[in-house]
Amino acid sequence: MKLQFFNTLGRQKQVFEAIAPHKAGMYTCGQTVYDYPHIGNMRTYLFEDFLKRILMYNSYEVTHIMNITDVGHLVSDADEGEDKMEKGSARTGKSVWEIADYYTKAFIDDVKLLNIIPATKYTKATDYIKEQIDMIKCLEDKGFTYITSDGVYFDTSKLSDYGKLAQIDVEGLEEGKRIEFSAEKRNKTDFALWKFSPKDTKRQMEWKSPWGIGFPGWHIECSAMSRKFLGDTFDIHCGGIDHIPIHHTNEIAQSEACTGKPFAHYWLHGAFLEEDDGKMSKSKGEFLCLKTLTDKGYSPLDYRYMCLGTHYRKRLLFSWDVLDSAKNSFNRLKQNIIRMKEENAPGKSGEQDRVNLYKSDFLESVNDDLNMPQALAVTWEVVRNTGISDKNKLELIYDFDRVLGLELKKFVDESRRGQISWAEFEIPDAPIKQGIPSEVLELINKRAEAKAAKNFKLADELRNKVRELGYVIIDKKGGVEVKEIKN
RNA sequence: GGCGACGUACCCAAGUGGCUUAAGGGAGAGGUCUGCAAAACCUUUAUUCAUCGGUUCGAAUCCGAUCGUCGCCUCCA
Repeated sequence: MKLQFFNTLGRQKQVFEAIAPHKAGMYTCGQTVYDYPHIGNMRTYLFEDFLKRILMYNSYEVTHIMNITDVGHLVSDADEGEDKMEKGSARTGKSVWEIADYYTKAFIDDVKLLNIIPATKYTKATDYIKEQIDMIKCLEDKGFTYITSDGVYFDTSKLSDYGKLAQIDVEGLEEGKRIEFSAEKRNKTDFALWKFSPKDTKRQMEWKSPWGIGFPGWHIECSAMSRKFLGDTFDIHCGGIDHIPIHHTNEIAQSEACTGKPFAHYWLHGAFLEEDDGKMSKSKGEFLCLKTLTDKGYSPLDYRYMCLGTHYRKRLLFSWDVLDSAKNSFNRLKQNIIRMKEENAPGKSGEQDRVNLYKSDFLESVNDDLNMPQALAVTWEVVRNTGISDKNKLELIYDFDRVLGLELKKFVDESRRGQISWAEFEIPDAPIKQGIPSEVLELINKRAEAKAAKNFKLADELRNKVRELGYVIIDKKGGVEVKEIKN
């Protein structure tokens, strides 16, 4: 099946056609680094990772740019409220720059833990102030801006198709419903491109510009940085669903007004992770971080697996039950892989048709707008299918894992190590290199006799002796398995 | 007030007109194996898709109404 995505622009599934053959340019809205990312944030980055891996699985070379918003923006257009960066600074006593560095690092740590392929480049907003100013100049030259007492604004009435992404009914918007109305704005949808620093206070982050000292508006960084690294028009732009009406709508307005060309061809948006009381949000104070999960004994990949279980365009209600369910299922998948690796029955002839069928089932699932739950179901069908050999199963599963990203090829078998508690030693992965020494073999046989005679005390003693000699005995159905302990 | 999304078994969840009298996973139950624990494996779990009505030869899938849940219209994934 051809690769297709649900495009927010037009609200329908479309076959993906890249601008350049076999290449895909992708821009994803990243983190505002004033606090730790919560697992809801990470859900979106996981969805984008699935997308990127699917592109790669389809042999696209992906250039992925993700912004790091390290500049604070005011809470509202009316120049009131607090700047999140400055607020974080006041809270911790660190400078805004230190805050940004610290939380950027925290974000990158989570990315790694979740086995998310890093972006080709992470672009920090403060590194590209010049590009942002240049773009505002471009808009000014073309007559899309006006200046008020507190900044430079974009006049949305100059753009005939403003709001096409969100299908906004401008008339129906009720500005001032939730925030103060800014009297100087010409249209309710107008937004700031550049904000002036308050006259009486000095901001930690501020820059000179043709319009006065200040800082960039909320949306210009994405337009400027995506243009610098991906060009005027690029393939895919992603973000959270909340960005559709404001942030992405305004990005499109700025970029298309400036370049006169279409901005991004495909817009994909991830739905929220929610809690019982609705959307997970930092402003509520308490929120779940990846560390909250790992502190409770879950692995980051348990969470990744959990996110694979629900389609990215559907909201997901977080609960510990759901995470437990994911963890159990993921463990079982790994146990199955261990078993397959151990038994590793060779492939039989005539299996290839079935193998190819599964492969195309998987491809069809992921290519159909990232149907990861379906892809996971195909993976399980492979695991359960008795018609193909372990060798072929493993090959298939490892291939699928290029998209799933669960590290199925190299995970450490933590679960089993913990479970065979009476053994008190690690079960080595490697098979025995040279034959088992006759001495050990003899003890193993004696133990088997003891077991048969139900003399378990003696059996356990013999097992310990074998252990001292460097071998592990594992009871299996129909006999024992012996492994060499690595030193 | 405007815009948008969703409601499938005990839980999560795919399916969006006939291939499906509904995938897959978790949990539960029963079983296999076992000296014991765990794991693993097997079997089992919705005549039904929020409710009601309509369209159709045929609907979980389309239309309408009702009920319920949620998001956006401030920054936010």
